[in-house]
Amino acid sequence: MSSSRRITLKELARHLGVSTASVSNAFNRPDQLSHALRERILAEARRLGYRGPDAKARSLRTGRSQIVAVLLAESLTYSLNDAVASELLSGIAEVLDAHGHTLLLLSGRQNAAQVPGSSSIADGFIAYGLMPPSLMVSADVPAQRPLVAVDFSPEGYPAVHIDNEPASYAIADHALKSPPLRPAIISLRLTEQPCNGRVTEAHTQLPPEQTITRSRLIGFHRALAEHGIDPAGVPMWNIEENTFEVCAPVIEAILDSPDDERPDLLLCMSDRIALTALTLAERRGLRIPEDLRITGFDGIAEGQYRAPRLTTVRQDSTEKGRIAARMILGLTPSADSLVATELMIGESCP
Amino acid sequence: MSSSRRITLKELARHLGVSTASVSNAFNRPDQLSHALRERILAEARRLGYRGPDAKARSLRTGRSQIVAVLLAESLTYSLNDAVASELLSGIAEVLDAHGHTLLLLSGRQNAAQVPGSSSIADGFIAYGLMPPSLMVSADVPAQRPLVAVDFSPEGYPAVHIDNEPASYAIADHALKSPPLRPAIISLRLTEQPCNGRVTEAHTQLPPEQTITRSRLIGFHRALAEHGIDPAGVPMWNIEENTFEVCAPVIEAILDSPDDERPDLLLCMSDRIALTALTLAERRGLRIPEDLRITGFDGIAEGQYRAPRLTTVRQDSTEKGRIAARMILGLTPSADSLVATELMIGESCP
DNA sequence: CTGAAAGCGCTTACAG
DNA sequence: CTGAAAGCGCTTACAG
Repeated sequence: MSSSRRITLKELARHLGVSTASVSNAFNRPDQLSHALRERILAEARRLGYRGPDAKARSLRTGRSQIVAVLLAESLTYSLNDAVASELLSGIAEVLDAHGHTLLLLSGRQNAAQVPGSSSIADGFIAYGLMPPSLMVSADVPAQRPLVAVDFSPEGYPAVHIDNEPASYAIADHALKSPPLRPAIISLRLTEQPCNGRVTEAHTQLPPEQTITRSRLIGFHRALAEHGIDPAGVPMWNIEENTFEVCAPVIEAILDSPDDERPDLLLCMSDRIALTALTLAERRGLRIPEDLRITGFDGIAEGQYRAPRLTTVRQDSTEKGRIAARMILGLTPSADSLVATELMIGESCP
Repeated sequence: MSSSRRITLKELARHLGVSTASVSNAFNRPDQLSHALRERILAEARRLGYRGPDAKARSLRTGRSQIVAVLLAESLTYSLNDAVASELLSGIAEVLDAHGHTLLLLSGRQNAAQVPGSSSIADGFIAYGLMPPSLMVSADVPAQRPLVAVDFSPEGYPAVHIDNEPASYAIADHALKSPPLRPAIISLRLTEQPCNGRVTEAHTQLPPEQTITRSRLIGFHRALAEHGIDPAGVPMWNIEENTFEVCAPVIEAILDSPDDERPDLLLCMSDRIALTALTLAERRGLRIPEDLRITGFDGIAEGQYRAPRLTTVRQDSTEKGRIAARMILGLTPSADSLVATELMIGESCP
């Protein structure tokens, strides 16, 4: 009735002359009270504009919020605009939604403005991307809460992965069946020091435990060696952020090489990198695949809904998200999980 | 110390022989206690593994959760994979993150499994897309909570919009400067009855209050009329979901027309539709723009990072998100807001 | 089937 | 600068 404040369960109970327990049960456990009483309560609630028990109070009382937090290593802005992260989130959301849970988005690099984390509200956590180990232990993830990692393996937690090394081997092996004159690799955040450009001996590469792209490199190198090409002689460029804006200048520089020095095969560690190369090569009038063959990694829609289609490794990020979400909800036993990938051959590298 | 349960503020206070108020202040209001006591409290907290006040309890006590919910008309799966919705979310996230708030994702079509909404946990709501009015009033949005709408205008709430009609007029006007032989329109969810295909007189079109695409159609028609083309004679196809999968068959059917019946100008109501047309036309060997000119609407990155670039209207969805978020946080007075658009001329319709 | 009572873990005037 | 106490709005054994 009061238009200024929300009515509470207690007030509603008083109005009706019943106990708060009955009102609570009317909303939460229909079997705990007579049908008639329940109808009376619900009708009065409607009349007074009571929308049901307050979620804040309930979550305190029960200890459960029906909220699962996704902790993203990258900024929310990047993650939401990245096709792979979006797919993952969509797989997570699909499962949560079907089970009455909702999704809270948290940035790993928590802003300083953040008051003592609202993250302790979540029932469980899904962490995505490579997290600095320090963050994992920090205030972001309360102890005693379930956590599932995706694409990295923090000590003591279950992780969802793909087979990066064999998948990379497979696509490189495919590409190398037509021997290239000048193969090259474009890697993603592989060096200890940030590097947008050519990787030299001065750079230290991150170990496989710290980045999935190192495993991809190992797969590429294995295929190269098997095809009689010395991996040490294959030039590599690195990119720090998987966006067109960051990729473009590095790739322009590569394509600027004279015709007899320009790579004729680019093994890229992501579709974003490969698609940027494709676009920029097309703008220069290079013929794909005659002048330049390009492979990606991820299998995002954008690479398939175009001509020429991208040759790539499809990873089912949506499924990774579903698996992680099922573990967090306890629908599946929590254990390390490996999701299969699939080689997809498009016209960019037939 | 106990490894089985999280320690509470009260227990920590007892350990230290201080009041709970001092512990609370140590975390929340450093100026309310001496530096020495604060340090002692924080040190002991660290030692005992206390990560700071529990968010559930704090939100109940203070009435604020630092959580803002985004209520999406479409499914979470669709929204997360749609470039326009993702941009909006990213603008929202950017502002929330900078102000210590987090983002809760809610699907408008709340799943039936949902226990009495966890939505009442949010401090405020941003609703995106066209919501059935019934949903707006329903349990999803508790009364007395701030709400900002984006791309639709529920009675009594501030809304963030773009100038759909003039923007559509502008792009059609540009396209019509080279007179087409057979212009056509592909609209997005414009009919009362779901329709993936040709729109006929049997279909009822939604009114402009109920869909932004009706305003886009009005803009197209105004331009057509001004260029001496009777809008009634321009064929229109409609698409229900803005995805490649749903667009493709409709567009295939259009492109299947004999050469002298196939449209030579497609005015599309979204970039997704236009890009699907572009891809499918290219696959058939049609020359763009010589055989077919195509325009989009939205200005998503995918349309610009390709060759030919898409001629389109750029709407700054990120900025729409930022504005809505600022209103919800009270950083900006809540009032209707109109975000400017920009005509972008690419090679798909020079 | 129904109700009285305790307590989830905090924050915040308020008094000292 | 510090502490005792009330209460945010619920749910849940438990007793009747």
